[in-house]
Amino acid sequence: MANIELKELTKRGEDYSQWYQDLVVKADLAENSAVRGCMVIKPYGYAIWEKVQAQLDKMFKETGHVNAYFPLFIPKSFLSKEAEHVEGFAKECAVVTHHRLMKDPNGTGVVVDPSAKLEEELIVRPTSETIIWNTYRNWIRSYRDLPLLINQWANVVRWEMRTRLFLRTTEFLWQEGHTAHATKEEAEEEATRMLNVYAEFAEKYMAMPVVKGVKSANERFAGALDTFTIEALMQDGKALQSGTSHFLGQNFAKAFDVMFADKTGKMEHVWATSWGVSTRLMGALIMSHSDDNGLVLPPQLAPIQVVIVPIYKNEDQLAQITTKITPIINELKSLGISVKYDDSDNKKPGWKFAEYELKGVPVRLAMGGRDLENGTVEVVRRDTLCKETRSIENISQYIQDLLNEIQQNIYKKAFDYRTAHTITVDTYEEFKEKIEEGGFILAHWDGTTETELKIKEETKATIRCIPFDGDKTPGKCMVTGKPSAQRVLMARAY
RNA sequence: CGGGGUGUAGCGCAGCCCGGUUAGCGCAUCUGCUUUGGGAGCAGAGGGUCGAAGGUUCGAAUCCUUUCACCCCGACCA
Repeated sequence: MANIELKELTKRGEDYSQWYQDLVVKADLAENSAVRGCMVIKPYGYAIWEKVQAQLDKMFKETGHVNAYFPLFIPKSFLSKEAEHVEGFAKECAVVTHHRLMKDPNGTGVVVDPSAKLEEELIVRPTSETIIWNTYRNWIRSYRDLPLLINQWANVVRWEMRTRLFLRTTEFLWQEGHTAHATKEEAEEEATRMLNVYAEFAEKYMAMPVVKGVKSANERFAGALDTFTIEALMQDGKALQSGTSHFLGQNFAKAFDVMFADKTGKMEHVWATSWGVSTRLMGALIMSHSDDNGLVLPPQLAPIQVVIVPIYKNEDQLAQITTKITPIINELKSLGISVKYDDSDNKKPGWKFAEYELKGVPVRLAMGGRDLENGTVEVVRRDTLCKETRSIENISQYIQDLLNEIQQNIYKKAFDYRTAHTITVDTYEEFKEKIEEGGFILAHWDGTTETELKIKEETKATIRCIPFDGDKTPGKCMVTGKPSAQRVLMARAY
């Protein structure tokens, strides 16, 4: 049958990168747009993103944050106020130079009207620290105005050389938190708190284990004193930075002259953090769990948690099945489970089975003539593809439990994969050999940027982070033999 | 920015080297009948500025020139 090939995925083992791209497109998550490097997020993909947003937003609010919105455009002069910051982003900024088009005097199209040149160019935000800190200057007067805990959901633009759907696009969606504090300690606590929020979200909702840690100086955010990160391991053995939280010190307060009067009336610069996760999380989600049959979604983030497929020979039988299944649908919904009953008659059951597997729906129920006679339903779980036929007695409760089990199982699978692909090495020779196999490598490093760059140059591996948890035994750098305070996490990364 | 590739129906492609009826195939769509427990079958129908602009020619999807766009692999980055 020719159309079997229609949605056939490239196998992970054959070409992981191609598998990923196929999956994103065929599962209807996103597609490339007419604009270079920019994607269209399709309704199914966006529905997942909305679930990500909803949960994170809830967690931000529970930790005391409120949402606001700042402009898309940043005056060029703002960006240059913090030296390291502009250094870090200058090469990838989209710049608005004019505000009007006109009919092409020599042709049929439109051209930029040269008389509409802007006095000062506007930068399409690559991140909003500068415009936000320029605004905070007017909002902060006294210690009573602090802490200021604001988040925004927005799009940003970074003109990257090479893009990949969700993992790196020219425009992407994200949230960026920007907080202001009276003391260094408070700001550091905030940065850590938000990193923990990200880690909790990744592990509990995305079912994706992460390593929390601090970035090396070389990998730090432009303008930060410290960058904290959560690092995840994808199924091809590459690391993916999945969220970052920055302790910005007083850099931006000084650059934008944001001061407050403390309790004694003394003027001080405020302390800052910023933190963000992006639609890149979608890429992380896809690559953490999915298989050669398609997407595998954690129940917590699946737009459709249960799909029900009736198998019928005629209208009458469909009506009987619908009658039988309706109370179950209602029960599931009352348990807060999202259900889709697919009784469309233009696709056969087999087609639907394959389609919902491709889309990663965690649980599928099928009911046909046999089930009608026996009072049963077929239950298939997406993570293991195991099938069983069960009585419809208490089926709703069973499914609710099953969803929880799937959530835990895919976390465990990802966790076990990571454990199996995290190794410790002590010599640079061994490191060079093992890095070819992918995975996380824990090794000693002397703490210098020179050594880090040498490793990157020679092996394409980077220091993902200096982990917070785990073995803190000192040792000797695998490259230089100099003292090392603890092992660092290394990998090739996206 | 370097290397490679692709633009032909909604999607996926063939045709191009070697110019020549009305540009073809699969999927999808629409109609009808039969089907429905793992991507249905038969019959019929609709759907094209062949990426764009110039040129060569009696004649261009095909040859030449220019150009635009997108994708993939690197270097840079979340």
